[in-house]
Amino acid sequence: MDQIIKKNCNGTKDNSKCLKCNVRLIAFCGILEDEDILQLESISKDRLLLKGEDVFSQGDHVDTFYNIKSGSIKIYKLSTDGRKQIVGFLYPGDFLGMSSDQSYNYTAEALEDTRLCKFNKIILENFFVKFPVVESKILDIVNYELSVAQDQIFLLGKYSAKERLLQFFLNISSQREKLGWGGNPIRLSMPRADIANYLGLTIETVSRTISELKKEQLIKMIGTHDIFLHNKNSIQNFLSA
Amino acid sequence: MDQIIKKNCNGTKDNSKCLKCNVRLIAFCGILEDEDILQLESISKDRLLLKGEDVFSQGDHVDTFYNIKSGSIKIYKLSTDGRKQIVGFLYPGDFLGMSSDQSYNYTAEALEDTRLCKFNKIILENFFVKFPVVESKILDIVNYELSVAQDQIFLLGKYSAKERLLQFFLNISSQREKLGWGGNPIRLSMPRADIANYLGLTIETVSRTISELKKEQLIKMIGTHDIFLHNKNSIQNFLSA
DNA sequence: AGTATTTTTTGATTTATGTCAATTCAATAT
DNA sequence: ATATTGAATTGACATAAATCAAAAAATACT
Repeated sequence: MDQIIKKNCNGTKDNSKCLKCNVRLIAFCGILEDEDILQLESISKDRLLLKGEDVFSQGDHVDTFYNIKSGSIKIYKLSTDGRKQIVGFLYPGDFLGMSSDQSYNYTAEALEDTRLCKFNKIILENFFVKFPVVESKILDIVNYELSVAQDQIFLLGKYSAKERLLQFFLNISSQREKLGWGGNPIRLSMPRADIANYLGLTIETVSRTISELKKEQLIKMIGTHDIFLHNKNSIQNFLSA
Repeated sequence: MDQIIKKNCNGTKDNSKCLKCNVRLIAFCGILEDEDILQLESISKDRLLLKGEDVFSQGDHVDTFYNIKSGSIKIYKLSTDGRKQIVGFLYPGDFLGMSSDQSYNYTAEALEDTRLCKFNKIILENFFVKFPVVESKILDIVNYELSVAQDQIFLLGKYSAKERLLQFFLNISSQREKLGWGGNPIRLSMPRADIANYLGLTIETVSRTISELKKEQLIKMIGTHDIFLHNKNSIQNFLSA
């Protein structure tokens, strides 16, 4: 077991990727001290995905877990009759690939060129035995993802088109702040079709609603994919009105 | 630590609640062997809730986890402006109360008289240290809840009123089968208002849609709260059409 | 750069579901 | 058993968002 972990542990304080990784503090690995993260590094590999490539597909056998280092990913489910529903967007620091099942229950696709850190499922689960704090951290993360999913259920069940868009923009904004990037303006790394799908709307409604928000001076578009939120407080107030 | 766990461990193979508990096999505690579950029993207490009572409220400090022994519970979120969205119904064997946060992020209310098994958060977390398999089991459960929530996002984003109701009925049916009860007919332990809220519809639409399903001979009502599903396969086919 | 192709926006119309209102039914208490 | 209350159903109408269609803008290709 220790041998497996240390097998290709060539990380020293100098050439370690993990020690200088810029998502470490917001990712699950941030729970580990410098000495311990070198052991985690020895069981991780890098993977680069080009825009549009799948990390894994719904139904594939679960053998790998991932952490996003840069880029962004959409995760979606397909029904037997071919309908598609995007259930989330993931950003640097996010963990993906866990399932209560033997197979992934959604497809994960890169929205732009994306760098991942990957772990063999069995090996990472063995790592949990040595570092139980990592499993606890992941339990925390999955609980957080559950609360995010429940917020999305609220949005789909109770919010109007305008509210859905504004909430979506605020979510991206706080995501960016968590990463230490500016929370304003925000960048939409996905096309309108993906925004519409995620929010339970059509492309046309998304486009029309964005136009209204521009007229009402709540937002300003910079090109088609960057948005300046004129007054985050008034947007927040609108959502709780 | 061992002392805390064993303090009030009066369980023997004869008077143990856990050993003869009828939800043990489908609950998180089912992962433990007979000898070990007696230690879990010593840190658990019972709680009886009457219909309409809250287990806990959104915003309360998280200090207790629960397992449902009998009855049923709805969990819902409130927005600052008072809108309410039911995000799930829970049944015997289900675990509730975990949060990635310091406070519960939903309110849990009994739909009928309900018996719970309760655990102090800190004490159960200490128990995880001695029995890591329990924490792994709970991680599994939370991952399952996440996939259920994602299925609900799909339903709200892509299903018509009729599809939502049929899917809801099938879900209750398989829930009952998991408990070893009959999967048909099913019992709706919640009023129409709760069904409507959960499915992102109004009471009137739920009522009208149920009437249509009756006309189409897909279901038969037995009173107002029990439903016989005439042909589960054809319902399943309708949903994938 | 200029053309082709995809993405986004805007317009006209339809529709599924919501809203408002009244009735019927079921549960509980007197 | 009957009255009372709340829950569920049904009906008439309104509306937010979908659909169908076309134009404009952005992106990719030669």
